Amino acid sequence: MERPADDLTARARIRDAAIRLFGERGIEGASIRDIAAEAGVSSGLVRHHFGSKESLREACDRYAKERMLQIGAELTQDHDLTGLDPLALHPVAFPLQLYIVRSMMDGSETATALFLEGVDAVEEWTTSYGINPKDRRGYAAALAAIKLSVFVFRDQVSKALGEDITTLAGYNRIGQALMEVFTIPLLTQEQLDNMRKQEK
Amino acid sequence: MERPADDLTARARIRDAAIRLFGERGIEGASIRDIAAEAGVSSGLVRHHFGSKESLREACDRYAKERMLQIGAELTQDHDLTGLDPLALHPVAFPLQLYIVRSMMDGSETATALFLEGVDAVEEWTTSYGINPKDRRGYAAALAAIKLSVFVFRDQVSKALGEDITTLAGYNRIGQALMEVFTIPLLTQEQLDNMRKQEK
DNA sequence: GGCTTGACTACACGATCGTGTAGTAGTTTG
DNA sequence: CAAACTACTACACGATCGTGTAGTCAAGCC
Repeated sequence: MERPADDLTARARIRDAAIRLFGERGIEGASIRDIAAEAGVSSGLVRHHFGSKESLREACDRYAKERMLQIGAELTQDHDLTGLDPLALHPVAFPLQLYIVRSMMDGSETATALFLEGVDAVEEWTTSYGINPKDRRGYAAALAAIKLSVFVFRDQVSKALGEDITTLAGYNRIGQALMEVFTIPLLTQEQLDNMRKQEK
Repeated sequence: MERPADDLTARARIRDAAIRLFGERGIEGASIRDIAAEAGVSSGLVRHHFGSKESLREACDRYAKERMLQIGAELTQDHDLTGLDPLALHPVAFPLQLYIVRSMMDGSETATALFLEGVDAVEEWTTSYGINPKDRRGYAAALAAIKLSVFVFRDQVSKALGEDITTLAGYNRIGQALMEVFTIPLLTQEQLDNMRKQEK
């Protein structure tokens, strides 16, 4: 259950506000004062608890990563990794995911580490599922990037579909479409081998 | 052939510098003064030519879109749309692509329009290639997002592979891996139908 | 010749940024 | 009870932001 904002400590409210605003506007786009106002505290308190903007960002990185793994662990029951991550629509995970992607694009090491762990997970999954690509690591990296792509371009995809994909209906639709991408082979193995030869 | 920076008009140099810095640091992260310095002119000249930062951004949007379509048209000869866009490695297109993705994430309408045109192109391509997904539009939107995903997460993918994918060798590797994603069916049509039923 | 026009620079403006300092209220500790 | 500590606010700082103003300089036109 989600607790109302009043039940959280000021420190937690600042951190949550920072993750939300950083995720929505980017790191440069969200000021300490914006974050303080969003959390309902003075800007000085942000500094008191986190020291500097960069430290606040690192704290957000750590928390987002930890919380994300935690939520992910809670719903691994029917996690088959082929399609969209069900995490993406989770009401708590959504702003976290948004923040992490922004943080990745700004070159955060913690966020990048989370991506690498995702690649590891996909790699293990291919083995246990008996999928044997020529380049297992490359395959896993491509799949990991693909899993994030629909989330990153959710506004653009929503516009293309005329349907908000952050709602359950829209999410199911793009999820199904993504499944089809993984179902319909666009190339035969033979074609792929021919392309490989050409590049040699 | 690429002309040296001195041959370009100051206006063009400012625009190119803006696209480069906006793309690398984000819109908020690049100041007028940074852009002016990068272009080797005074900050006042940026204002003289473009009026305001927002206008400069719109000019960059228009130019990047136009130039991108132009470059794309030049190398459509072996354009099969299944894999990575060969545009991504083009020395001129690379900073443009970077800028457009940033601009998309900041909600630019011009950049989003470019995405929608990409979806249209993929949609037409599926028809002419005899690919008939249940949800053609959704399928095309997913493919369009996927095509951008490896580019967006190029730093993370490079790190996962231990190889820079913006070099020719690394690009070929991730390109091949992406091909494999489109070649190996992760689900059978039957499995997909079953999943569809479950969500009803 | 004078006069306009456009490219360009120098500089100052108010706002906002991250940060620093000082201080208050409440609780804990000895 | 006093001292110490913690959570918190108010306010001022220098820097940097986008923008505004005034002016220089060269080219083109009458």
